[in-house]
Amino acid sequence: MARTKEFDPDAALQSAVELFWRRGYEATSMADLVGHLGIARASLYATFGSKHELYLKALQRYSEQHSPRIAEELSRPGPALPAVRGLVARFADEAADDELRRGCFVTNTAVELAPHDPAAARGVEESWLALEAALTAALTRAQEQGELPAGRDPVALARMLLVLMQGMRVVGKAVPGRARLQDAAAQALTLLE
Amino acid sequence: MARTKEFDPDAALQSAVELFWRRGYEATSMADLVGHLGIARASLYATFGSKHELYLKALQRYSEQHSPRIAEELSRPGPALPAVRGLVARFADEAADDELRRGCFVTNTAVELAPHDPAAARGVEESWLALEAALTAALTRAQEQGELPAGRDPVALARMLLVLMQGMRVVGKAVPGRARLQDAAAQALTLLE
DNA sequence: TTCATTCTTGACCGAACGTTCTCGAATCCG
DNA sequence: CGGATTCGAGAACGTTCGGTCAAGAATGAA
Repeated sequence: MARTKEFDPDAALQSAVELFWRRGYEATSMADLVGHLGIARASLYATFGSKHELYLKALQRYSEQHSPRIAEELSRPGPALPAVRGLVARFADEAADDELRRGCFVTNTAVELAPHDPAAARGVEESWLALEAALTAALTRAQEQGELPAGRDPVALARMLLVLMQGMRVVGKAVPGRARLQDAAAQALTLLE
Repeated sequence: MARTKEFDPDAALQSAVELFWRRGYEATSMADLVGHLGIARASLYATFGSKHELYLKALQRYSEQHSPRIAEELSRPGPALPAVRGLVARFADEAADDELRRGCFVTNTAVELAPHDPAAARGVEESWLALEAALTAALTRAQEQGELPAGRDPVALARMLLVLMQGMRVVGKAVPGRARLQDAAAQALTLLE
């Protein structure tokens, strides 16, 4: 057999996530990646294929790290509405506190790549479908448990929260300051009363 | 004196808006611009300075074309609430119908350039402040005219609508389909009842 | 120990990048 | 007309881009 890898592909992919997340696709060069990942150029290509493939794998990794956490948070037994409110509030906080100005990797991909990159668009839609489904399920459960009035539409509410959360990431990335995002979150959450 | 310009700088800038709007900053090359604007490379530099300056001028031009229209729509005499509702509904429609997948030039700039480009960030914040102010004024007027209950907070509602509108542009750009955006807009608008 | 295999390293590739320059032709003012 | 100026077209600038290749070091199976 042959020689074993000296670097950890998982750790390298994680570094790629951080770089692409912070700078986006076009503005990140392979030279940047080689420097930041600490592995040789050829090893990078041998392990991940191309810049585009590496980006898609980084996006997938990001989703795998964040989506389950959100789904778990929203499906925990007990009252469902506080979980939804907490999630939205946390999004507003994270978006406002975003010192590295990274925003959300998925949102960034939606703006920069999705319109002309079918594979990237698929990754974005997957993330959004998962988030929408988790929110819908939680809101439906809240309704069944009497936390949310019967007249409300869980699907429509989930969609409105999904769209709002994308906006929060965009606004927080471009302009510092928490007042705007906290007002926005607070107003949206009055729809859940 | 010298020879007069043979091309129309205004029309050239408009072409630059369309190209940058559709493809973003990094993904648009000077060669693309030269081809699309129909003017010589040297003339482009003589007239607009650099790629970065051209982008900033294109962003400014975009804002000058869109902001006044929105402000006018929201400040028209008569009932104020229908104007707000109409604006949000129009945003949802435009975002969902975005066949060129351009999104909003300001939103795109917020994601791609604002985090590391102070001049671009200033342009984004200007647009958002103008939109937020116009929405706040309209909602305040609606309250004075008895269209909106007295307890509501016009500033917070305006911020929530601003953030939601950014999200709509992002979602519409990445994923076709109107159901999600129309649900989102409809839910948000119930806050204005 | 030998040998096939796969790793790392770093030089290297052609193409594309943003920008500047040269050029002759065209235009205006005096 | 003459001299100044700007035009279009394109060559050329040095740099950086994404991607490849050749050579040697390191490894595990026999």
